[in-house]
Amino acid sequence: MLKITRKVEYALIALRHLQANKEGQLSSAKEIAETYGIPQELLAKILQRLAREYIIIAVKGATGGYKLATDPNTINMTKFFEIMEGPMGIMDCYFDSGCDHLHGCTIRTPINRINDSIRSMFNKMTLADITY
Amino acid sequence: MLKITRKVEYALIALRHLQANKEGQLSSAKEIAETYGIPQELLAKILQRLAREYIIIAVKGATGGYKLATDPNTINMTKFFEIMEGPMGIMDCYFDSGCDHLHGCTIRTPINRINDSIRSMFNKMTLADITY
DNA sequence: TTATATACGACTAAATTAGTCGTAATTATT
DNA sequence: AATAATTACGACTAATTTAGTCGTATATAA
Repeated sequence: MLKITRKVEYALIALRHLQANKEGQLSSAKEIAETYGIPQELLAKILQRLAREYIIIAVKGATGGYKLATDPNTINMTKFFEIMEGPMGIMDCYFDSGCDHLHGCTIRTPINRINDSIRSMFNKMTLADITY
Repeated sequence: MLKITRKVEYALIALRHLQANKEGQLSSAKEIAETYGIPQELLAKILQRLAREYIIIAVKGATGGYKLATDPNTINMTKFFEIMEGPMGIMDCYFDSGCDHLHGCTIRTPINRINDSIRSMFNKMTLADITY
């Protein structure tokens, strides 16, 4: 549990890179991938997803690239993780979707308790807390 | 990230079951597995590990089984997770062991910051918080 | 027209997690 | 003494998830 995935790792690296850019300056997927030794195609897909979710803005065309869309302070980590990895958590514990331990699950409440703790912790953190 | 594994899930279910037992009463792996519909061999291995780490006590032989070794209040969740899944976390982020993003990892500190938050959260929780 | 971008879905490869099996040792019961 | 039920444990296979690649389309500056 609690292992960060590369998707998240690469996203954080890229976001931090974009933050370091001057207002309006673009960075391409290729540039970022090469800088940090990340597989370019993979990073590209991650950036595309961040763009779809309005975390960053994509500019198409030959001199295109990406830049931050919003102040990182406005994006909390729960949202960020959910964008990257879908509904979060310890969370979609096997009891929610299609649990077949019906006969006597004594653990649902406890697990939800863990979930709530983590969720509220990440809700209080913004991307800025992480990437600055 | 943050998905609980079945190992942990099964361990929590088993521990909760043992907690409900009267002082000194034993439950076998088979009994617990059947009660909750858990694969018996898998649960057996989990219980064996908990026994090795002195979370529970194993009694061998025909009428053997397991019982709690200690007050669940004395076992914090960090320790529990580490017993079940090894060194914890977001944690053994790819930067620790054999990181090859040497050229400009801008993310180590941020990730450690997440780690510390989670770790300290789980350090404050005991097994009893979860399983009661 | 060309080169360099983003966009996106389908596919393959690698790693992790889940589960099974075989075999040994222990002990209460008969 | 034999049997049945148990813990102990390592090796193995199967399933799932994560990581990474590839092909193709579209946009745009030069």
